[in-house]
Amino acid sequence: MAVFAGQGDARRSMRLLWREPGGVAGPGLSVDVIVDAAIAVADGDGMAALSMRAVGERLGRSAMALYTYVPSKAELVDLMYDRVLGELPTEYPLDGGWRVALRAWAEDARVFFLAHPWVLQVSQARPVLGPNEFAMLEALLRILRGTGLGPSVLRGVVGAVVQFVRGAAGVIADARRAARETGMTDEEWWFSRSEVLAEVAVDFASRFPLSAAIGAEEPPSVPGEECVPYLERDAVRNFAVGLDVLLDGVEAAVARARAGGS
Amino acid sequence: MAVFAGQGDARRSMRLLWREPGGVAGPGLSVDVIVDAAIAVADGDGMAALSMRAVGERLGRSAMALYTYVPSKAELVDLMYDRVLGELPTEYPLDGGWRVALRAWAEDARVFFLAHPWVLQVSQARPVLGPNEFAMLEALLRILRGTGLGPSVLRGVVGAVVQFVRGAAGVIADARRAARETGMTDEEWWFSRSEVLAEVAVDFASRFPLSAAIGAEEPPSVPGEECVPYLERDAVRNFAVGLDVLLDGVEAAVARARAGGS
DNA sequence: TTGCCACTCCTTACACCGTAAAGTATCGTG
DNA sequence: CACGATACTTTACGGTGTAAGGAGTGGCAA
Repeated sequence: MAVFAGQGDARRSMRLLWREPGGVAGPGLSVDVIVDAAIAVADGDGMAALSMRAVGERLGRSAMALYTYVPSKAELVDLMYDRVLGELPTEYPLDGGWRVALRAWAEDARVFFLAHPWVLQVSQARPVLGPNEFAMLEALLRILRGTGLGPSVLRGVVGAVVQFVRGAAGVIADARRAARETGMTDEEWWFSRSEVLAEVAVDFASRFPLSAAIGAEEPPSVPGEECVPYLERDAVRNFAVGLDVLLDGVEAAVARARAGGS
Repeated sequence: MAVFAGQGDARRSMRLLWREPGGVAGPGLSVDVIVDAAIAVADGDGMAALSMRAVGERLGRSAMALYTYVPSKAELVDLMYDRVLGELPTEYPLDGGWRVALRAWAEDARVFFLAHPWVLQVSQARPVLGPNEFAMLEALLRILRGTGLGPSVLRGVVGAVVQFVRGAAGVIADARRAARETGMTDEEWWFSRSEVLAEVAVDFASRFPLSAAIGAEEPPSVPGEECVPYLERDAVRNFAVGLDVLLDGVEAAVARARAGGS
């Protein structure tokens, strides 16, 4: 049986991921409190502010103290990722059909990603393979189980929904981060930029007529959303519309699967 | 007319973005050669390796020499982003209908993102607002112009397609980056991880039955793709399937728009 | 010719990062 | 009481973006 480079590290990190949480809470550090502190740092100040020194400081220790419990920053991020994924609901009633449940999942996931935007910056390939990542996949598969979709289409659908939700949430998360880092609201930013744009690109409307038209087209505002920042409001609307489109596509695939074979 | 913080910087960077390319090619540096060198660094060694020192070194200058031409690293990345977006095709014949054209666009975009994976790490919110970014949007809008979709749905569709392609390409790009950085092929990685997983999570199949089933289900291989790495092959298949599902959804929206109003 | 200024580009420096290496204090056990 | 393990610290190295200031060069007015 071949042994590959890094397998020893793989075993250590997988053990950390699948370890029973809790244990005796003593005066010293533990993996749990370190992961919690790291999540608090990332939630509060963003992934860019997540440093070993910052986590250590929050715990009243030096940065190097963490290395007694966690092999490296990369493994710490993996642990943070899987731990926080545990906040996602996993049970969705299918009384209203898969479409209602899938929409609810997407909405929950969007809210979750916005509560922990740093999660979107954790690499997708070479997944962490922790228990809560599988719990999330399992929830999606339970929702789609009754549709009769074959494994191949099922994978494609799950991937498309996850990509879409991650991407749409990422836009909103980026907008919020930008607002915080620049101290400039979306409105201020957009206003000043479009003023400069009109000045710098004088032939804009003729070079990009369709973009200019769709940019100018202001959709009627929905009651209650006036207070949401400009770009974020647009992004939330786009999320709802795009999700509907995507679900229509899933519905077509389901109908096809029920009519014929896979 | 209110003046917001950073507007002066905004004017400078917009001027850089929309400036006519070229100019006299002298012995000294220029914005163009700096942006080209930076793109070469990012293409070759990834976004993480893009440092002002690395770009300067490639040009035989110090890092600080770049600051004569470019205000900061952030602006440089914006310039790289818009410059490289110019590689995307913008004309898609509509002879075969919008669906064929949109599929072609998605395929081109996927290839483009894989050629320049660092583009996926450029923030989406607060867009760069450069000419080539608008050219890309314009190309998408031209493809979808004849569908009769209203502006709101149009925005949602464009967003959903872009998010999907970015997300799917991102998974593949991450997989390649991981393979390069760890020196471990996808097969090696997956084999060793799943071995450890079976050992660490003994009740895996009973805790996550659907995930276990879909993981075990091996789809029939398509001729010619045997040489593609494991995870990447899966990702490409998922891309094709997911794109079809998404396009089915767009088709439903188009049919609805043609039948009734909005 | 001389003096000056603008333009390029350089060196130095600072505060931050992840983490390797080595030192110290405390404690359970032989 | 000695010893080794454990928990934690300090120090250090090579990396980052970029502010500050200096050096060399060329054009131009006096």
